[in-house]
Amino acid sequence: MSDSQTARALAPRRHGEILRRLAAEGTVSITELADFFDVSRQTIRRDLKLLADRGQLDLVHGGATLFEPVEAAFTERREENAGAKAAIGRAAAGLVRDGMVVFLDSGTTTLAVAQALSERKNLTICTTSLSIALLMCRQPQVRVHMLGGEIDPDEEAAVGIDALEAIGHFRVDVAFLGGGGLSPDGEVTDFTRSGAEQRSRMAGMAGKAYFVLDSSKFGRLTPLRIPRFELAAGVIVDRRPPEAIREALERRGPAVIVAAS
Amino acid sequence: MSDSQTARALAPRRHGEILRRLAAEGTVSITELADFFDVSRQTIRRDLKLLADRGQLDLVHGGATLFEPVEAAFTERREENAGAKAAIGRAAAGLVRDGMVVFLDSGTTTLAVAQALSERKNLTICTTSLSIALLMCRQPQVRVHMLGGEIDPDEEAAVGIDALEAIGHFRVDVAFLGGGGLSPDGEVTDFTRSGAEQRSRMAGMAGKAYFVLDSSKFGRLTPLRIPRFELAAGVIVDRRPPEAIREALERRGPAVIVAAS
DNA sequence: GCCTTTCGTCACATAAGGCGACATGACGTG
DNA sequence: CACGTCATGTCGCCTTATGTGACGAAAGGC
Repeated sequence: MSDSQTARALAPRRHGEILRRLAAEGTVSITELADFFDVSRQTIRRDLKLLADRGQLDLVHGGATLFEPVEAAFTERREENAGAKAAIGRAAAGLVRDGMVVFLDSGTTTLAVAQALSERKNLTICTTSLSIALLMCRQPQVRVHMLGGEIDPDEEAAVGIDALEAIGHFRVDVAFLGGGGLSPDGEVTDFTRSGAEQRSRMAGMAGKAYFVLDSSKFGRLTPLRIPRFELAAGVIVDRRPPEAIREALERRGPAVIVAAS
Repeated sequence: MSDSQTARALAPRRHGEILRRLAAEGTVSITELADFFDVSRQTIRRDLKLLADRGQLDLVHGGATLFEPVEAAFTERREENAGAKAAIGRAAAGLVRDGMVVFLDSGTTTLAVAQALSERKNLTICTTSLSIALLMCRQPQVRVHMLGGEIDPDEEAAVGIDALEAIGHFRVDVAFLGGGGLSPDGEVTDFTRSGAEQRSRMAGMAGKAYFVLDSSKFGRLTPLRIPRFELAAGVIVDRRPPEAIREALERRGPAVIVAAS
């Protein structure tokens, strides 16, 4: 410490101010803060490290940003595990025949299914996902039904009562559904109540329903069971799941289909 | 938004601003961004590359556009008469207050209205257009309701009985409707029966309804009258229409609003 | 068609930031 | 007062981010 005269802000005071600024601006810069508090950048760095360890912000080069708890907006998720999803998409498309009515759930994996369907003729696609609807309506020889409703910005898809009701109008040959996780005891689970309900309904209603889940979902625990998911014909994955999960799953009913990559 | 004068903006701050602009404008240019942030083009290029790898945008020569599978065909059509449509969009947005419920019809002109609405807070958007739904659901503080139904591939929007029915559920403050043409005797006309019916219904139902028509529609004859279009509060255009048309139109009821370019 | 301009890419240089190690001074405790 | 602890500052080294210039490729004008 060089100047013992001037009252320097105590650490907790700095932390409060840092968080306040962060909330206001969205980002803070180490240089600015060091300048403002008249301390060394190393000190600020230590402050930020501490706050980051508490989960109150995210470190970036030169400063920090608001912590975004696994916000993983749709567009960011798209690339994750792209190869696996494409493989699942091809396997799923192999279950679809020309002329079928296909329901596609929202999600990046089902988007991969949609992309893999481009060679099928005379399909009717029924979906809650804006991206899938837009993609498929540009294909020749495909009819698209968009299930309406309130749009969930994270999913970029219709949810809620309207979508739930609209599902009932359709006779669907095959449905491809997403899911939040595949629990260790072989259940497909979801993040939200409404999502689980929607998927449950589809699983029961379609001639055949398949869940499409990439391997990052294995063993992941999300809060909601999808009721009656056992009615699904199968679960399409990109890798063989752990034996325990596979057995538990097949014991409940659905077949496990491993996509060839 | 523009505190980038003193210290150089942190990379994440740039990224956020880039995405914000992209959502608002549809495209961004490297030169503009480099200028705005006061960094070299190479840096912007690296930013865009990074965002593109995350799937958040698409690189094009000289800049970037909204992510592809979703926006492709639209960006081409959007160019037609783009300046005029943007002007109409601004004029239309001027009629919208924070907190309103806004119906947006399908079409490129109404898409321009959607883009111009980005500064309004707490809106509820209700639309049949896939692109508009996708665009608006990425805006903060906007609720989006997608009216479901069969998708018309030309419009990339829901049409048909489901959409027609869904319209009935909403209480709408203001509606912006497209149209196929503005006939010499001052009628707004349409291409298809179902389109005309849908627009007619909206014109009658919204608190205030406006048709948005760029000047290329003046005097154009399309086959179907839009019934009860006279209930609309106004017609927003980018240029003063020929006197005969203007008079005929105002005699029927709707005001003619010429957007300032 | 050719030409000019703009843009993208690469390689490399430089600046800015991150991190560990250690020194210093404040403070409390025995 | 000696000691330990804690917060901070300083230094050096390495990593990351950014700038620069050369060159080939693409877009646009004539």
